Amino acid sequence: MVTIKEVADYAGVAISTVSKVLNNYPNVSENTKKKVRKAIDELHYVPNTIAAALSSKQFARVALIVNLNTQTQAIDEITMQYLSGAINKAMEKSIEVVTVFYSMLQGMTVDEIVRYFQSQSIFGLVIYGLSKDDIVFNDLIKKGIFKSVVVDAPYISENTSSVWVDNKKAQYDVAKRAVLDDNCRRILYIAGKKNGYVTEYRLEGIKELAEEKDLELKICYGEFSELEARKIAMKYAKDVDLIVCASDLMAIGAMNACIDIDIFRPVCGFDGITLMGYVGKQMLTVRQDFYAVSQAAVEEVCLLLSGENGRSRIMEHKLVKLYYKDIIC
Amino acid sequence: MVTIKEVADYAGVAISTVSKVLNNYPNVSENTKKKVRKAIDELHYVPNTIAAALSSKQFARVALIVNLNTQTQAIDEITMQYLSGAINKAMEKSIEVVTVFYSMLQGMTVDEIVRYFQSQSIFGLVIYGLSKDDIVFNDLIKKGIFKSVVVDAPYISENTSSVWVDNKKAQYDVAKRAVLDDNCRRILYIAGKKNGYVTEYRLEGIKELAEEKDLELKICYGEFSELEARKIAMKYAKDVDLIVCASDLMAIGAMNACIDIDIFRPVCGFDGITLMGYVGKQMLTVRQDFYAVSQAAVEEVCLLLSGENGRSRIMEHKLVKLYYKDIIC
DNA sequence: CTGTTAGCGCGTTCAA
DNA sequence: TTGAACGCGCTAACAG
Repeated sequence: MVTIKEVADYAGVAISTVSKVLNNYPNVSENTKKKVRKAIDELHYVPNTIAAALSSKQFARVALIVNLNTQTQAIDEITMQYLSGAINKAMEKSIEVVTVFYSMLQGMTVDEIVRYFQSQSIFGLVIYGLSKDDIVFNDLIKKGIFKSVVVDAPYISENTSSVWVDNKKAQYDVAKRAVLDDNCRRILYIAGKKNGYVTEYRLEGIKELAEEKDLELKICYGEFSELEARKIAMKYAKDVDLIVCASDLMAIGAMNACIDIDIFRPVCGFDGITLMGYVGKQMLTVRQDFYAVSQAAVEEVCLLLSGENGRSRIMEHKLVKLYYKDIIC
Repeated sequence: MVTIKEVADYAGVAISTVSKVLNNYPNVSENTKKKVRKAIDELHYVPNTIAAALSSKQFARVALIVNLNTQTQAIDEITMQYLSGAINKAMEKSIEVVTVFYSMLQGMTVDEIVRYFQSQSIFGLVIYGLSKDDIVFNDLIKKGIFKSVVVDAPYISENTSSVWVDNKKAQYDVAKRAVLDDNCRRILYIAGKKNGYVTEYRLEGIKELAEEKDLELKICYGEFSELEARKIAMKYAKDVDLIVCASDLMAIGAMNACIDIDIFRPVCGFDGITLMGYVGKQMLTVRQDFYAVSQAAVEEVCLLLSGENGRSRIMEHKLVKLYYKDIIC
């Protein structure tokens, strides 16, 4: 690996001069700039990220904290979209990201996590799929040691930003569409995890619709589990005209339950995962753009890290607009 | 962030002494060890990876090079399994991995890729889903600049190792089972990508079976595409007793084709992805353990990097044994 | 067994 | 406008 020193020697200048043209400092004559660039080019010089990091304390990496859903691997698609959005954006911004699974951090205290991250020069966090129950992580975020961006959860402060789709509106819209399509009146709503953030917003959406249209609303918590949703549907499907679920997977479970007990009820999902295309049933769903959300999150964390989040940005939710299409499977 | 110097001062020893106990060097008295550990503990000291890396040129990161299959997101599951296996193993071995998508490297020359990796202190590669067509990467591996481990492709040299499941045997076994189950004689085999490595091995497996049982074998290349497999099945399904596919996705395509043209043929897949559980059809398939394979791959790359691959290891394929179960969906 | 010293590759003053 | 010199936090000889 060719070092900055070799470049300097080759170009006949000092190391610091090379460094300056590398980092676009002012006060370098065009002439020497040219010389240095030529040397860099001919020597195929590539600056050593590690060394640069050590020297200028500017360096910061961000951890992408995701869930590895071992039970319901259908969710892999979402995580994968998140990861690829983030990683690609990171490359574009030339910052470093490391992906971390919640499971890797399980059992650690907040302090231990802090130290673990710091030792890795991780100063920024993008947190996906956080739930209210996750005390350690909620503490971690609140501590403000790291610049964190939380996806789909409401955290805003000097060190924290939040990127989300408008879950309430999305749930409202898709359910409304379903209600109108079939002229339904009694709805079974299978919500997500009891203490999830998105769960709450989506719930608000369906409630608003119910109120507005004067619908009868039965609410159950399906914990985002296909099986749970199935059980719930088994029990209540016959008493309603429409089943609205807070996730596609639950929608599939509910739909299968209906088939089993041999009744037909329109079912409506949420997320728009590819799996929906394979179950051979017609279902309305909200297609989310996880990739774009994740890109926005990384963009946010960059902002936070660069310290450009002056007072002006505080309390200003970063709202990524919802991208969705109705899809019919 | 507390530094090694502070620890040294606090413990009343020299910096190098702290470093020694940190890295488990011999020749440090139990007494001073204790003092140092105490200091480390009380100061919450965490060594700075970056600095350690720069200093000891020992440091090496490994890139996990994966495919982001934008068309067939069902494949995300496989990639995700690969990633999680690798990342978890990496944590266990406390080495650093960075995930890289092929798409990020597209259009780069071998040289550019080399420099890109080197600038990031990446000296090890784990390459997933490589195909023969991928000239740049095949060149990259052959150059031997990086220690690489290739999953499911035959590369063995001083700097390269390969981790794979026995695709031939797996294909043979599952097809044999299918043949016996229904007493079939004429087989349509829908193979994978024409220049894929696994494609070839699986093909060998089915050919061996055909020869052994004196079966009639029609071979087509489905390019691992559901649609392609569907087309092929449309055309040839009626002339055979059994359809064997080199991937689950293709099996689903083939199965759907049969349904469309209203004939029944047993279909047999490969991979054992979760999606198979959602299509509501009975299918035999080989369940692979991508997680374990990936763990083994990282283990291998560690070996290569640590230079313990003396001559003795050359030409010794690392064969991860096949884990599979017949699953009926 | 312990401490001193010299780098690792680079960013960044501060003189010149 | 340039370059010498110092330091980032740590490892690795080498002396003592």
